[in-house]
Amino acid sequence: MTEKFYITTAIDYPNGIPHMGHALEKVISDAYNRWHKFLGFETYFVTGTDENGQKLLEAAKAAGIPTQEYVDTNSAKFKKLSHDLNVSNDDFIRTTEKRHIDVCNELWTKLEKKGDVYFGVYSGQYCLACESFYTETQAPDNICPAHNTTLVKKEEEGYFFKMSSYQEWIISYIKTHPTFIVPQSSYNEMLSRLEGDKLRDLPISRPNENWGIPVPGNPKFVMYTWFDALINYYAAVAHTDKEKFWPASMHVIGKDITWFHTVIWPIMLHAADIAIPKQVYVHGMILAEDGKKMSKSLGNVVDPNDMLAKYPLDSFRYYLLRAIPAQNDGRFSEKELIEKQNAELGNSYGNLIMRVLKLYLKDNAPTLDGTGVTQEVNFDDCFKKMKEYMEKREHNRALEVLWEGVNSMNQYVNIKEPWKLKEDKVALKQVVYNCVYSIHALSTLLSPFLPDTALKALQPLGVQLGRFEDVKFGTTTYELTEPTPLFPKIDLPEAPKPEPKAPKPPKAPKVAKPEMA
RNA sequence: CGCGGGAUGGAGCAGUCUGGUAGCUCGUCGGGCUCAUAACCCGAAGGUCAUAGGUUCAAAUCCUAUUCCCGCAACCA
Repeated sequence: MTEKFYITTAIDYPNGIPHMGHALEKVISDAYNRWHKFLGFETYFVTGTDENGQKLLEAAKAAGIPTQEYVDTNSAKFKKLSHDLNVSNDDFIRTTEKRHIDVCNELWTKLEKKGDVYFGVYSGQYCLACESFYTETQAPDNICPAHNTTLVKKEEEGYFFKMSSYQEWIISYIKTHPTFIVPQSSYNEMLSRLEGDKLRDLPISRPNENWGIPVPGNPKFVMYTWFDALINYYAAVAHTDKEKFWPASMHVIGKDITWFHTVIWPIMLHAADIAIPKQVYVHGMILAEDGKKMSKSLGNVVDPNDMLAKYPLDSFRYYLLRAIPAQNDGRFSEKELIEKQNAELGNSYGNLIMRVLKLYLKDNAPTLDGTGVTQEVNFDDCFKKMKEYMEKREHNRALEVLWEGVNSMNQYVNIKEPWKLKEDKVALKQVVYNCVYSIHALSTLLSPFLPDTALKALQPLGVQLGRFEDVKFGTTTYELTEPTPLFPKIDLPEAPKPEPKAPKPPKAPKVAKPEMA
C-alpha cells in the first residue's frame, strides 16, 4: 500500500484579483505535493474558491454585475493563476458547487441533531455602517474600529455552533499532536490563546439575502461563509473514490486564518466524528519591499500576473520558494528576484550544465557511458537533508541544501580542470561522467520545485526525469546534445543609482601612511 | 500593561529552544582559471549581535526593564 498525501490550499475569496500571497501559497503547496509524489506517495491536491460571502454580493452590486457572473469571472482568474504557475492541483473546488453544498448540509444536519448547532439569540455591540458585530476585544472602547462611530446594542436571531464544549478537547488534541500546527510560533500562539481565553459559541448563520448556502430546514438563513468554506476540504473528497485521502495531510494557509483552521475546523470535524487533518502549515506573509503589508490603499501591491509576464515562471517560483522564509514573513523584492535568478539559477546551476557539456562535446562523441568510471560525487546525503527539511516544512532550506550540491560541483570542475585533459580521454571521461551524473541527480532533486527547468536540464543529457532512486551512477549512459542557456541573464532595471559615484576616490593604501596634511 | 512577530557587518537572512572562537547569500576589494550565460574557484575587508542592567568562569543565546519597527480590527494570504 502506498502512503497517501492529501494537500490543500486555503480557498480564495474571489472578490478581487489574485495577489502575491495567493501565488506564494499555490507554489508552496505545489512544491509539497510534487515532493511527496516524487517520494512515491499517492497524492491528491485541491485548491479552489470561497464564493458564498456576503461581501461578494456587495462587490458584485458595486460592479453592477449579477452575483453569479461576478463570481464566475473572478473564480476563473484564480484558476488561471494556478494554471499559469504550473500548479499540479488535481481538483479545483468552488463552494457554489452542488457537491460542496451537499456535504455542508449533511454536516450541518448532523451537528444540529447532535445539539452542537442550535438556534438562539445573539446579543452584542453592532456597527450600523459595517453591518457587523464587534466583540469587546475588537472594540474595547465600544467604538467601531473601522468607522470610529459608537456601537449600538443589537440582538439578532441565528444559529450557533457549540464550540464552548470542546475547549478541553482541542487543547489536549493540540498538545498531543505537536506537529499539528507548524511553525512552532503559530503553535504556541494558538495554544496560549486557547489556554488564556474561554471559547465562546460561534454565530454561524446570516439572514438570507439570496446568496449563500441556505440553512437546512430554515431558508430564512444562510450559513456564515467561513463555516461552509472550511468544509470544502472534506467536501472535495467525501463520498467519492477520493475519500480514501481523508484526513488531509496538510492544509496550507496564511497567518490570518490560523484560528479557523487550527481550532474551529478541528472542533467541527471532531463534533461530527470525522477524522482530523494531520497538519496545518502556516506560511508567512509576503510584505512589500518597504516591509509593510501589501495593500491597495498603500499602493505597494505587486501583482503576480505582472511578475509572470516579466520573468520566467521558474525564476518566479524559485524566488518564492527560496527567498521567502518558510517559517516567517518575507518581503518581496523584484531586484532580489532578478539577482537570485541570475546568480543561483543562471550562474551556478545553468552555467554548470553549459560548461561541462560544451567542453566535452567540443571534440568527443556524444555518447557517454559509465564503464570504468569511479564515482567521486554523491548526492545521497543531499537528498537526505532535503527530505529532513521538507518534513520540517522548511522548503527554503531544502533548496539551500540543493544549491550546496550545485556549488560543490562547480568547485569540483575547477579542481579537476577538465579543459587540461584534452589528450587524456580516460581522465576526461572520468571527470565529465561525474559531472553529468551530478547534473542528472541535482536536476532530478530540483524537479518537485521547478518541474519545467528539470525537464529542460535533462534534455541535453538524453535521459528522462525519474525518481531520485533511479539515478544510478555508472549504469546510465548519456546521449549528450548541445545545451542552451536555461536562465539567460536578466538585466537589473536601471536603478536610479546614487550617481555621485564620480571619480572613484583614490584607493587609500591599506597600510595607512602617516597622517598627511 | 490586548495578543503576537521582529531588531545580527552596505542589503537580505541563519544562529537564540539545548550559553562556550559570530555564519550564509548578495554586494565591495584582491588573486586564480579560461571549459562556460563577462560565467567559475580561492582569499580579504567589514558587525560594541537595538539599549540598559542582571545571572554565569563564559551571554547574540537565559532573566528584568526600555526604545523602535511590523502584523492581528475597513480592500487584503
